[in-house]
Amino acid sequence: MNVETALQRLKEKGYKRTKQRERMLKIFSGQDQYIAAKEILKEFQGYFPSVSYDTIYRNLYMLTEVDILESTELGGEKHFRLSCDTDGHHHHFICTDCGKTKSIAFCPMENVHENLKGYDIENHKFEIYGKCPQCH
Amino acid sequence: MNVETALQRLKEKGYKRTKQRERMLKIFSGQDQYIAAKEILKEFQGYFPSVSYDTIYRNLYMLTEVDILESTELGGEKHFRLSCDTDGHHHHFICTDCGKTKSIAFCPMENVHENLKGYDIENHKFEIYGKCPQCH
DNA sequence: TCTCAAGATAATAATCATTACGATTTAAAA
DNA sequence: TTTTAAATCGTAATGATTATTATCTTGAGA
Repeated sequence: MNVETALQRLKEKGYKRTKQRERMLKIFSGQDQYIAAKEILKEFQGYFPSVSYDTIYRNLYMLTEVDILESTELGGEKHFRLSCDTDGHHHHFICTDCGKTKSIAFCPMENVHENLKGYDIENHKFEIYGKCPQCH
Repeated sequence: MNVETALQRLKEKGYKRTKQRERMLKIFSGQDQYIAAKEILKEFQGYFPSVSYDTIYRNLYMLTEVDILESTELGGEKHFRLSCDTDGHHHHFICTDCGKTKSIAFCPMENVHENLKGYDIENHKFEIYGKCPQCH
């Protein structure tokens, strides 16, 4: 997803367009990797020296809520990346060195439904961790 | 895995048999669900009122290290359960209500290797979340 | 059985990510 | 421009986890 689309979606949902949100989206754009709240803080230093974590977390969660970002838990920290919802449902290989991701088209859920009759499936997580070719 | 097997493995690895470790294993035994450190603390209150988190975390990690426990991250907290290594490699459905788990024999990794040539795969996570038949 | 050193535990404090909240500022609608 | 709800800032609190150090326990050998 690009910044323009994201800003438009924000407007549709009734959220205000703030410098912080624009900057946050710029940080995410073009990066196919998950980043954590503290990295946003670091990037913000030059622009909003007095930004608070409250602003960062509130916006990260809000942006996730409206499907502009997607999130996962890596090493005990929540990480975020721009949603790649245009590509349809998919999963990621995540490099444990540089954090870059690669899409995996395959979703294992179709293979397990028959084993889970009577279970109410709400969500699932399929992630592969390792070293990407550049870090390997 | 049962308590006896676990205690034997502990001994083989050169770890001492302590009341706390026995109690910890008893807590885990017979429960096919993931539990967090604080729940161990709660269970310990009656036996070791002055137990510290240090003891709990050190042992949880040590027991995981020697493959007596297996761990996962749920909602920002590390959770542990007795290893079911006798059943071979598998994944879990995890009830978001009661925490109980159900084994899923299927592993999606065989389906994705061809898409990850040049990548060094270290690990993977496949978990399904929802409500089990009892909680549904 | 008794001794003792390595290993464990307890008590406490520190760290780190995350969340909360009153005061102040700002975006954008009227 | 004025208004006002929303957003941000500054700061503090919370909760999980890790670190430190002093004290105690286990288990192997005398």
